[in-house]
Amino acid sequence: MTLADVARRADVSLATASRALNGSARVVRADLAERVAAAAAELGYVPDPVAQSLARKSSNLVGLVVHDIADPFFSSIAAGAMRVAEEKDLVLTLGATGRDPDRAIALVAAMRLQRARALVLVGSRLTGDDEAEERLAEELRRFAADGGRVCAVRQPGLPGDVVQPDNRGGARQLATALAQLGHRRVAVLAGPEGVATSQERVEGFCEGFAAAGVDTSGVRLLRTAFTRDGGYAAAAELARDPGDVTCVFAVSDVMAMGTLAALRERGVRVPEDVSVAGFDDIPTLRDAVPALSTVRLPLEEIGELAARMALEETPGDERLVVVPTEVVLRASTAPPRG
Amino acid sequence: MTLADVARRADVSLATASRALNGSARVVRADLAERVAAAAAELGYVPDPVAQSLARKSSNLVGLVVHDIADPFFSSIAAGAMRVAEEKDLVLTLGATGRDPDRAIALVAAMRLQRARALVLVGSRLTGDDEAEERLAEELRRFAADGGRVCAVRQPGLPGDVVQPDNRGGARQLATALAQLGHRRVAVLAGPEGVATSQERVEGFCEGFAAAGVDTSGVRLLRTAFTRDGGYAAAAELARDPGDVTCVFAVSDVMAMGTLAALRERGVRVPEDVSVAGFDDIPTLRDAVPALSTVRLPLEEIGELAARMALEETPGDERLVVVPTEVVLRASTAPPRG
DNA sequence: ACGTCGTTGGAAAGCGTTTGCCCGATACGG
DNA sequence: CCGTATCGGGCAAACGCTTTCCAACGACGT
Repeated sequence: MTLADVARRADVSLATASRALNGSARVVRADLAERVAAAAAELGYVPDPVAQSLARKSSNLVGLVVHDIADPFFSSIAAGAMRVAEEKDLVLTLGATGRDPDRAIALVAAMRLQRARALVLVGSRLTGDDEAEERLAEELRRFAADGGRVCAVRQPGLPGDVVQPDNRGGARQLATALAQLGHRRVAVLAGPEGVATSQERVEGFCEGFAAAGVDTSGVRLLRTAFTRDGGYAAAAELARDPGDVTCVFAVSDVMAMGTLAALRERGVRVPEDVSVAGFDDIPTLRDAVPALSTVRLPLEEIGELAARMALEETPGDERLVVVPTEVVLRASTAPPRG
Repeated sequence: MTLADVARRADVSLATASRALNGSARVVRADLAERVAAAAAELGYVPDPVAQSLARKSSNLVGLVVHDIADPFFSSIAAGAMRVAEEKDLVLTLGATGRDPDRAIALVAAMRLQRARALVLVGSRLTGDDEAEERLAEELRRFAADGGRVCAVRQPGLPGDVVQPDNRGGARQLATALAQLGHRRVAVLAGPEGVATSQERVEGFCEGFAAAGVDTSGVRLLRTAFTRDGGYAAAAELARDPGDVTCVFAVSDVMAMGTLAALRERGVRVPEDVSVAGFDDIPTLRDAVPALSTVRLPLEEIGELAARMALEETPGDERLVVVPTEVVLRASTAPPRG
């Protein structure tokens, strides 16, 4: 079952057997190659990936680093990435950071030691922590120096390719659509200050309002956790003092779910009393009631694209692909009453 | 950065350095051990996991095989498994079968070649395909023969430990609760014939009804795909000819979501016109409207438990842990009307 | 004082590949 | 007909670690 067995059986040297089987630069005479192939087939030879990893300096692993795999946002992306890994006969390794930059760095380091061939890094950067960001960049450079390729699904700024969901643009379009419906005073439920994705969506939203000629003093910003419970809490607080808000924009679908729950519990009707919109268009949440207006992000495709970019033998420099978004208005939004 | 550097610096042999650093059976004199530790620290030495894998015949990888990582059922379990992998400084590799037994076999084989230390296999078996099941068992035996440990989250019958959600018991309890509410005629939306998990839940449900003294001829079985769309389609069909059904039991939460959607579109009110119950208690779906009555499965804990069992140095034979379930009645169920 | 045994360091043989290098053979130009 | 490329096979040296085996040494019993 080792290459030596195959070589012996085909009556060639180890070197020839190796070259015949993995088609190196060196050409092997046809008859020998055939003998080797036959021997390998008869013996049911399968190369040992660990030994190969050691000898070449690269493995058949591709790393995927996410914040939280139980979050449908990340698991959808993971599903896309996994498809291409399997298609290319690579093994996907998964790491979860729990939004801790240090964990991310440790995971990248681990992947480098495993000689992973490529790395897909998913998840918003924390803008506050420039020092950690620099350490992460440093670790990624090390990874790249060892021959690994990197693609991040997040904001640009790190070494490697980037797939960037058009958070800003999507939020801008959403704001436009909402303004068109007649909304002027909206509460934006954002994540914590440092979460770049949240920040972009907030800014895009304001831009969209401004572009639509709406006074952005009408947007009321509430910061909370970037989770379902965060959305719930913020909405609960908002309900206590709603002011003249006619619409709530939660910067992610999971937050929007919390928002809907909180409003429902308090007897606030959506969309009659207030409209609600989210962001991401998580597939699992498509059956929410009322159906959530949101900005669609093709998550699986994003994962697929990122994996492909990370695995592509790139000739030149770092690429940036902005993934377009699409606003989908469903039942959770309506013109403000009155 | 190699062990040789450390050995040289500590002025000991390679063997001693290795023994000092990973505490083998052989004892290293204290002063030497200290010198090695110091040298390693000064040099920032980190062992090469690939070389270690080759030399020992076991790696720091632990494999996780699921049907579909985008499905919250599996991603929740994955999250639990990942926690313990990280806790033990192991790298988790992820594979998706897409419910194809051959893919599962191929993934196990791949994990064996990677010398994965343990394997967690999640997902219902296909009862129809005994031949594929036997091939999978064979592959698992090979895996175990190479020193890998296996824990399956599924029906018993495969080599290795088993964590088995109490599908039958949970469904039985659910049936009891539903019967107590007054339901006598219920439609059970099941997965395809061969899916064991679905089958168990169906059978448990019938048992529960019988135990409650309800005539099980009152349960109407509809087979469909084990997905959200399957639940939707089956519910649509049911709505066309509802008979005197007062309650629908969809054998999984995602199917129940499809069911709710189909009923809603047709103006059937839940729970006023008909009650709906699911199974799993997927966290992401907790905000469904109406809140779904279901059978709670502690998914993350299951993943954690399975990973722990797979990683434990087991003294004896194969263990079977049945994970208890708990029925939670929420807003989607009510007594049948009049 | 001598044999025996337990302890511990070190040399070296793996683990299963890939690949640099040498060398013979064949082809080709002069 | 000889010299020089060119092609392609094989030997052996990596890759970075673990572990077996041997030898040295001190302790201990008699």
